[in-house]
Amino acid sequence: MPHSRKRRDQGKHSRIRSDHATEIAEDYVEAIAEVIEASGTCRAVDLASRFEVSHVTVNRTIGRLARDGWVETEPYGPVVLTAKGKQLARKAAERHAVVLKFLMAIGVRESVAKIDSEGIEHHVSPETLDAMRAFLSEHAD
Amino acid sequence: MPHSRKRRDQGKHSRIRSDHATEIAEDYVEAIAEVIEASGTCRAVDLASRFEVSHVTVNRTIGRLARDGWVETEPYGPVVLTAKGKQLARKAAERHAVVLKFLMAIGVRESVAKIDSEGIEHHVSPETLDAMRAFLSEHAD
DNA sequence: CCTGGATTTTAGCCTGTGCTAAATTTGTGT
DNA sequence: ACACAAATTTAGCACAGGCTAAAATCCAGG
Repeated sequence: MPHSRKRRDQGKHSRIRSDHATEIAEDYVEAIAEVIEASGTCRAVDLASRFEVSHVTVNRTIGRLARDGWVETEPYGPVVLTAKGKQLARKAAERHAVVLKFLMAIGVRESVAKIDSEGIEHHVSPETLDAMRAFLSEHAD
Repeated sequence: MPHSRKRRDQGKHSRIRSDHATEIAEDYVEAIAEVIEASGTCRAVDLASRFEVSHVTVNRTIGRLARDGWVETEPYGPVVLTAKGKQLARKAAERHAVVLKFLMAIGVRESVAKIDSEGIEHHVSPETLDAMRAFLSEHAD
């Protein structure tokens, strides 16, 4: 989508496009980490039901994530996170948690805050995240 | 992207997909309204430079917006908003303004808040927007 | 009026992200 | 050991949204 901030890349794919790819990567690695945490391994079907998309779509997305170095997988095998993938998952989960807590702190109901935080988290810069953290520690009553 | 909330549509395009289309519609109608406000009319090139995408891409996006009833345009003519488009533009601009002011109110620098608010605005539910408004009126010092 | 620059349209290409249907593989239970 | 169910892969389709290059159109200045 537009709202690009960064200038247009010389090559094939603009920054805009790869912004979006990063969002998907974050959503997936975060989910993968949670599924592994909860059940030991993560299979494509787990992600398909989580995201409510077809397992075929998940399969191809996982292929792209593997291509980009976020996950590793073998044919018919489960999905595991690379070191880089684990790091992104941690970062995404932490940011997600801060945004969720922050929204609730300003009075948004949990059910709504959960939904909104999922959309918002990808667009929160480090500086804004710090501002949210600061707010939370000030209002830690 | 995933994080869909709504269930998978039976038909061709999932809700996920149309979420994304709505974001683009919001970005475009908001920009179109601003350009018209500033210079009287809005042409494809104006949007191309604003979004830093090619004019060809803008052209086709405008076609989709026209198809969906947000704008009207004639061959080689400028882009105008429909009533529905104007309404969306107003709503988007107002929401954008609230998010921007809110981020600055919690201590984010304006330059950063401008960028983040553009990404965040599309994911702010009415309830969260109300919470932001409430915060702003409380801290109106 | 007519030519040249700006703009828009057309044609054609690519990747991403959604789907269904069908083929393949895996692994479990009797 | 084998058959069956579950899972994955393959094949094939659609549309959105990026791009460039080239054709068409529009409009102003000379």
